[in-house]
Order: sequence, then C-alpha cells, then structure tokens
Amino acid sequence: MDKNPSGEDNDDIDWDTEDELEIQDTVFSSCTNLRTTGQHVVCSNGEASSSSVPFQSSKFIQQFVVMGFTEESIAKAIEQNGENSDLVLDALLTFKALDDSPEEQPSTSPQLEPSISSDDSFSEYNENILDDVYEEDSWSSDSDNCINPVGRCYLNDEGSSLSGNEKTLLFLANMGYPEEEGSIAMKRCGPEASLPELVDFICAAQMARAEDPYLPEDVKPKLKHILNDFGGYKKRKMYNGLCKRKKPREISAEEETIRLPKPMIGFGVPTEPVPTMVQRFLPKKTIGPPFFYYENVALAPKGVWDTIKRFLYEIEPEFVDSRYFSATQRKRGYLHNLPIENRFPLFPLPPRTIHEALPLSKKWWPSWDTRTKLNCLQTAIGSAKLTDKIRKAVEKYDDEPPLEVQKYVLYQCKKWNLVWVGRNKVAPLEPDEVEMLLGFPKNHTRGGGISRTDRYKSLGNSFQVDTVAYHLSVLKDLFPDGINVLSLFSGIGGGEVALYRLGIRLNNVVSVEKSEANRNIVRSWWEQTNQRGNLIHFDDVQLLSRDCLEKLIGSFGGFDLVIGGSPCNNLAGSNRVSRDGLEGKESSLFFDYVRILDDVKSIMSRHR
DNA sequence: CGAAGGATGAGGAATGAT
DNA sequence: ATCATTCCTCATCCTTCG
Repeated sequence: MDKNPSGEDNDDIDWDTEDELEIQDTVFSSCTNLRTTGQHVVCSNGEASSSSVPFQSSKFIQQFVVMGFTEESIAKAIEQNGENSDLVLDALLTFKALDDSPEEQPSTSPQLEPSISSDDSFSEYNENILDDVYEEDSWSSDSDNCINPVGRCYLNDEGSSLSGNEKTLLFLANMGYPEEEGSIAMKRCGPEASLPELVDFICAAQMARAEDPYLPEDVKPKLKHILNDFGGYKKRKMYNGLCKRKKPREISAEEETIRLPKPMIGFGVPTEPVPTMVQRFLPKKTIGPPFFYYENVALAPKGVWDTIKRFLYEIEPEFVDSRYFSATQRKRGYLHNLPIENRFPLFPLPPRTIHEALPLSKKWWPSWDTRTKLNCLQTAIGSAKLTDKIRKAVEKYDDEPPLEVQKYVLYQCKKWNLVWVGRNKVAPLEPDEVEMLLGFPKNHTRGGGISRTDRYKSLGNSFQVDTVAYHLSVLKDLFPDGINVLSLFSGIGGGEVALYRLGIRLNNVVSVEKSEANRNIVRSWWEQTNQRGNLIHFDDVQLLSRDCLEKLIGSFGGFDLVIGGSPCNNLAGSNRVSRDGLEGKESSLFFDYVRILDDVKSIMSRHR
C-alpha cells in the first residue's frame, strides 16, 4: 500500500520552518507590490485605443475597417463581390498583397529584428526549421494573387524575403494591432505562423487583458466590445476559411492536424503492449530544466491541439485514455518534456472494471447492460427525475425489457454515468466513488465548507491521478532529494497527489488556484499528509508576473517541474453554451501557462 | 422575511470512428 | 451516411440562516 507512505522517513534534513515562512512572506509582499507595476504595463500599451474604430458605417463594413482596410478598398471589394464576408476579405487581402509585393525593402528594420532573434527559447529552434520553410510553403506558388507575404511570416535573417517579417507586421498594424503586439505574436508563434494564427495570439492576449482584474473598469467594456463584435473568433473563422481555400491539396491543413491515436495509449501504458512506433522529437531547447507537464481534454475543437503544440515548442502531445489505468474513461492530451523510458505505475493498481470498482453494483447489474468501463466523469450528475424515469421504464417488465427500452436506458446511463444500486434502480456516483476512480484518497474533497455540487465540479475538472503519476514516475530517480514544483491551475491538487503517491518529496510547491474551496482542499491535504515542505498559494495566474517569478526562483533556486492543465470550459464537448476554443473566456488562460513557463525557462537559464 | 448559497433539471453540437 | 462520446452553463427553485 502506498496510501500513507510516511512523512516520517527522511527526517535527516533540517527543515527550518521559520526561515521558510520568512521567505514566503518576502515573496508574497514583493509580489503584491508588483501588482501596480503590472497594472501600469497593461494600461500603457494602448491597444484599446488603437483598436477603436469609427462607428458610423454599417456593421458589415466596420468589420473590415477594424482590420485596417481603407473604406475605399472595402467599397471596391464589396462592389466586386457583394456582401459576402469571405469573398470581400479575400479581395481585400489580394489588394493589400498587390500593393505590398512590388517594393523591395532595402534591409531589415533595426527595431524589429533584435526583439525576434533575441528570444532565447525559440531562436535556435527557428533556425533549424528555416530551411524547410520555402519548400513547404504553399503560398509562394500561388502566383495569382500573391498572398504569400501575408499568409505566413518568415524569420529569416538574410536572403531575399527578409521583408516578410515587416510585411506581416505592417499588415497586422493595418489591422489595428500595435507593432509591439505583432512582434511579440510573431516571436511566440514561430516562423511558420500564418496570419490567422498571429491574429489568434493577439486576440487571446487582448482578451486575457480584458479579463485582467487590475485593468481599470472603464477600459474593460470597451475592449470586450471590440473583441466580441469585431475581433477574436469571428475574424479567426474567416481567416481559416481563407486558408482552406487558398491552400493547395498536397499540404493540407488536415494532414498537419494532430490525429488522436487508436488505441489512445500515448507513448505507452503499463497494461497494453508498447506501441510500435514511438518517435519522440524533443528540440534541444525544450529539454529541462525545468520539466513541464501540460494537460487538457483530447477532444477539443479542431485546431486547438495544433495551437497548443505550436505554443509549447512543437512537442508532440501524448494522448492517453485513463481507461487503461482505471474503471473510467478520460481522454486527455498531455504535452511534456519528460523522459518516457522506465516509467512505472502507482501501486496498488486501481480497479479497472466497474464491477471491481463498485462490487456492490454487481448484484443489480442487468445482463443487457454490457458496460465494463464508465464514461468520462464530468462536473454535473444525472438528476433524480431521470433515475425515476428509468426505474419506471424498467420495472414494468419482469424479464428483460424490450430492446427499445434497453436502448433508452443504456443511452441515459452512459450519458450520465449511472450505476445500478438496487432492483431496477440506477443512481449517479457518490463523490467518494469519484474520488476513488480518479485516484484521490477518500474524503479528499469532503468537508471544510465545500458543497456537494462543488465537490462534483472540482472532481470533474481534475486529473486522473494514476495516469498522471505514470508519466511523472520518471522524476523519482532524477530527484531523490525532492523537487520544487510550480503548479498552475492546481484544482484539487492532482499533480501534487500524484507526486506524493510516487514517493517524490515536495520541497517547495507554488500552487495557483482560483477557487478558494480548492485551495482549502489542497491545504488540508498538505497538512493531513504531514508534508514538510513549503506550500505557497496564489489565487490568480495574473499575479505571477516576471518579477514575481524572479523572486520565487531566487528564493529557492528554481523550479524542477511546471505542471498544470489550463481551463477546458471552452473546449469541452459538454459545453453547449460557450465552446469557443482557446479564445474562450476561461480557456484563453492557456496563454498564461505559456507565458509563465517561458518566463521560468528564461529566468532559470539566466540563473545557471 | 429576505438574502445568499446550494440543488436541480433542461438544454445540442462538434468531432471522430465506422 | 449513422453512431458514440463529451474535465458543461444557466435559470429557477429550494433551503438555510440571520
């Protein structure tokens, strides 16, 4: 049993609690002070004003005005194509490209290049793949409308197309985006980034700022209004349409799109034969420290994982269904730079069928319900009304109900993860059953003021501990003296629990979690398991500015692991209201994960 | 008795597999 | 083409508490 592995062992180290608290206090106060600085930065870049537009013309025209096209060219494009957004945009881009293409820029702009080439985490990688850009680029052969310069941006220090950067920047500027933001986006998106991708990045950044709690209230509505009405998703969709039309068949977006493996076992799971072809390409710059581990739903809207991959150094994500670790399915993508050799699972191995996990249900389980695995545990549970309807539907028959009834009952049971708890009686899982299925200790989320509804919600949003622990197990030999962890979007502490159950000592854990109830859960678990290390909580990723990270890293010498799964609200299939992709209100916090990881990497590389 | 918070139930579509 | 799956949101009702 690994359930209570000590807290008693390894007492040879002198844990000076008072010193640590002092460090903690210093960090806290300094980070709090940084808020004003951060706020100032946000307010001073002026993207709100640069994005504002005259509101006198029709909405159809406005959407192009806000992109930076002149009213004359818009009028011309509408005249030629009618009020069809895609066609008009197409024409406008063509005008623009034709305007831009004849001129030859004499040299690279001195202001722009340093900011691009000085990035320590991307420049080397960029150089490696530059050679292929031209061959792969399908836009350059599209001579008809010369879309090439705006379709992609090139990071090339020499050669004939050195004006590509500037053209892209110029184009973005014409769309109303400040040069600074365009430059950052190009730097972050990499050399192959297309225009829609760059626009994505900038919009996401702007939206993140619109949500910034420290942004003055009078700026927020303006920003949001602009983003909602004219920018963001709508714009992106239009550009996507454009991409598909313009790209020749041979290198299609479909081929570039990440495909989910079948069976979904990633780079391998303990219970299945190892996949035959595991090629793992880790660019040199991405190899730790720090190690990082990012998680999100596998079944996200199209293109989301491509974007995630692009923002996380082009590392191939590992898609794993937790059905190979537990009695419940959980299809997730994990993107990390961990070694994948010599992994080992948590012991004891958890039950892997419904009957093993819920032995009492076996007695009542009808033979025609052939489920052996539960579906994904979500944040909401089936209603009493539904279980009542099912009972009434089934109890009318002494024997097996007719096929139609079976079909209906099975559909609902799968949809809501209902289990048989009595004769003709189904019920949703209890919270402690969900805890067990996800690999948490019993009562992990119980008590301390959390409501039952919120328990389900927190659990539904969590890691499957056994799955994550399998991936993290390689850290045990690498860090025999324990590790420092930066845990973003910690939730109920799935990462922490996984590390603890692996027997990896937690020296310093900086945990960022919005929900107070969740922070209490982690704090309580921390105390109950007699952790000797240092737990520092933040409630908002926005607070982790570069200065703040600098201080944290300075205080205990850097992070060994950055772990977290950013919000999936706007990616998950069950969201019928706001499945908006990575630009969504919550899911756009992914970009904060990237920002923070990037800062940690660059600060730590400087410290070394 | 009213405010606050918890519980309830109604509510499809995107996506990939076949 | 059909089928299966999906870390969900929101308005409303109910309970609790002062």
